[in-house]
Amino acid sequence: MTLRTRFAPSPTGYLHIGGARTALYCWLEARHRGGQFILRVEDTDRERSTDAAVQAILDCMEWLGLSPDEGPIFQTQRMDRYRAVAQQLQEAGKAYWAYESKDEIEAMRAAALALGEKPRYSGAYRDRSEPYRNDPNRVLRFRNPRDGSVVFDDKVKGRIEWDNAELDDLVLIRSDGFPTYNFAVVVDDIDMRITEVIRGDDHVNNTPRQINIYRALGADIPEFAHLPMILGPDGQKLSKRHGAVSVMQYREDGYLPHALLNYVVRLGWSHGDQEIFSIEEMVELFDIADVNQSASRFDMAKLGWLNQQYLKNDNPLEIARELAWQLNRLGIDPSEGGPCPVDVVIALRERVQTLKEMAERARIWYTPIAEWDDKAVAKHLKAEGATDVLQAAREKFSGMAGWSPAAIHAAIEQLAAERGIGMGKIAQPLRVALTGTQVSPSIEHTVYLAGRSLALRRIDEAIDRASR
RNA sequence: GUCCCCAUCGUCUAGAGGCCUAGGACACUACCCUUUCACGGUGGCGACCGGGGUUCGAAUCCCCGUGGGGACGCCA
Repeated sequence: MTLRTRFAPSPTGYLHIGGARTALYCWLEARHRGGQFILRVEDTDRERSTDAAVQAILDCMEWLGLSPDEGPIFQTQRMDRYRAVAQQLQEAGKAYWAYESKDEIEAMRAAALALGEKPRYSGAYRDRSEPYRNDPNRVLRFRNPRDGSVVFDDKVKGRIEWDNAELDDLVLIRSDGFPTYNFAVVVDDIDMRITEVIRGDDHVNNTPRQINIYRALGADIPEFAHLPMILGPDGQKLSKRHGAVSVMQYREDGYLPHALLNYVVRLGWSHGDQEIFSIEEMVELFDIADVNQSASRFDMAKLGWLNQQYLKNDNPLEIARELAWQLNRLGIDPSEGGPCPVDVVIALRERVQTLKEMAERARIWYTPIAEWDDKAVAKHLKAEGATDVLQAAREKFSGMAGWSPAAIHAAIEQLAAERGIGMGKIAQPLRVALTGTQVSPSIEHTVYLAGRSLALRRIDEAIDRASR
């Protein structure tokens, strides 16, 4: 039997970081064992599901490179199937119709809580065997076993045992005719021949209920692997107040998909001391059985470090494409002039952690200097002999044969030698002249990226500014 | 409240009874490199939640406590 995993998000919001890790683990487990990965959209909650959310999830999956072998399959297109299975269960006496109103159920919950008990459905209709009535309150409930217990060996949590006495008769079909999550999941996982259910550990207590439904249906029970939660930096559930939670937000903030995947794969899983994993290595080394049992916290600083590792080591041509996307967001079109994005990547990749920062710092080569750092001007432009040096550098640059970082570096070195001064005495005034600040890439790249004519013009302007 | 799960540096983690004076990474920090900012290099700081067992020996196994998380819907 081939291994089949599935990722089953509900389109009630964006794909968040925890969902991305679940999807990755499902994908890796399938890849690692030569199985299949299925994407299923759990959209039975018509109130909250939206088409925009479906699209957002699909976009995220694609951006992350987690393409499914099958799907997306939509639950709302399988309604007939759920109703048929429900009927089968009802006819076999494994489910029954109940007619309490929502208010009555709510009152039962409140009463149980007041007594300090776990709120559970009373089972009032369980043994009445009343004929079906077309009552607007009617729901189909599962006849959960009352004795014994459910035991399963979770691939990450180990053996979990659940007393049936803790469970009640859950709703299978709601009064609006739609299946509930616990029911639809089981029917789908059976029909889609899922062999390994990998999901967040907020689902562990649904598992015994679901296993009982599998049994009632006489179906094979898949293996389960419940992943520990990813919490915010403060140890609380990840939420909007922790900043970026949507996967797409990370793209906008300038992170590479591979970096995000690498960060998230290490949250709850490791392979010795290794920190950096290519996708191929992840596939080769990942094993769901090696996943941790405890929750972890999200740490932006480490994500930033990882992102820079990929910025530094991945092919600059590929990174340049993402940079162009970021530049566009700033209203800059690199095809209309200014330096080639690949050159920008090479000059800046060791100095920033995100593509967003890179684009912001690259601005100075595409648009006029918007702001001058007064301290920098005072310290380097108005310094003794600075304009003189700038003038000399200008002459070197305008007289040079080629225009490359190496040639520019050689010219500056030569100037330093001629004047018997340190590189800093030339580099700093130049840096301020070209960027308006004293922070930029190496001086030869800073000059090179400007291009000859812009470099000469800015030196002229700076000399003018220094005398003011 | 009831049930379930979890517990190693601030954070992510290594650790399957002796290899542990507890290893790595991020962060922090000192120095080196250096034309700025960075990158990089070499060091430093820093943890087995508490208490009982079991054992010649426990971070590792068991129990209790404490702390944290999750679930208890006609949401998923």
